[in-house]
Amino acid sequence: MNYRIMNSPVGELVIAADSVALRFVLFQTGKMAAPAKPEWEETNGGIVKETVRQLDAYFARKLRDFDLPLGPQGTGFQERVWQELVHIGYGATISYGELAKRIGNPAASRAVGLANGRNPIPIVIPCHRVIGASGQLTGYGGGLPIKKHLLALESPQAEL
Amino acid sequence: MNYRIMNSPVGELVIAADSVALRFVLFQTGKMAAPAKPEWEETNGGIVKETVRQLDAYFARKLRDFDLPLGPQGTGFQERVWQELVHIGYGATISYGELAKRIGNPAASRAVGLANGRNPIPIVIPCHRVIGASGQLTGYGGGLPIKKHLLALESPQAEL
DNA sequence: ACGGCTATGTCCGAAAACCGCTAGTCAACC
DNA sequence: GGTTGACTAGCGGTTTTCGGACATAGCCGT
Repeated sequence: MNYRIMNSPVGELVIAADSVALRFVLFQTGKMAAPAKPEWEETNGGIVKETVRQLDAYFARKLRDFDLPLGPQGTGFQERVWQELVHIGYGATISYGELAKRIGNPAASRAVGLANGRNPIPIVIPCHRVIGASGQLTGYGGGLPIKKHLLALESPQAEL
Repeated sequence: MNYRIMNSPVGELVIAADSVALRFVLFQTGKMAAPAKPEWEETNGGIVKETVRQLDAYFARKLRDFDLPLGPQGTGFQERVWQELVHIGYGATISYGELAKRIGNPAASRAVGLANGRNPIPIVIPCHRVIGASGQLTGYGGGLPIKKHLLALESPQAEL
């Protein structure tokens, strides 16, 4: 597993990948904050490098859709949820219940919230585009301010 | 991980090792029966080959002490137990309580039984040489008949 | 002798708690 | 009478916790 630390408008990010796919994007703030694991090796090539490039472009509003090999690992349910997240378009938002419907388990909205919170590749897998049915931003691993910032970034007319 | 299936007086055995050490000896009978895992590769060289050679000699009563790199993997407690097992001499038997004493935890005789039962390398790591304090053969992963057979094999005057 | 108690480490199953939810109810307001 | 807000009871997957079961043995009382 290789990784690199990058700076971004939402704070430092740790980008980690192996030779097959992108595996983690880690915030250094909020309750999900996690450092790179000691056994990982620092790198500046391959998938990590490409991810950093696309993230920079994304934050500069020059890129709307990521094109990267994604390899998140979780339970069957979680992977189904994450898979579905990828299909939410740039700037769009849906509710947890709506997402639950889309994966064919309409009653699992709460479980969707959980799975959402364990997304190992935030930003690239856009878990920030899922909000409460009432339109409220209910939670985010890196902290609500970051969720708000990302949604503003994707909103055409909003200032940063 | 490489493996090979061999025949023996106690039934088929699966011998598995990697480039570092012997990892498993699996019975095909009894409640611990387990097949080789699909991802393992069949081989007839290296540590596996040498193990088969020594086991054949052991069953022919031509070898009393194995000389192989052993790499059993378990919890700290379990590995301490298995380590101690190796020091029980050919043909000797001790009780679970005695073994517990030897690893410095005299009250853990029962836990020793458990750890004993999870020995991934039976025969080579001689868990069959541990018996009840009253002299009874109380249990064995491959089935009690095999335990009995092994002890008879190691007994100088016994028939097979 | 025999039966009941206890201590010991690990695994496994069941049960409960935890939540980044939501639809429904009810009361308090303009 | 809508509209809003607080409160409630269900919902479902994961994680955590807890209680047994065991390849035992010694101690203590009958």
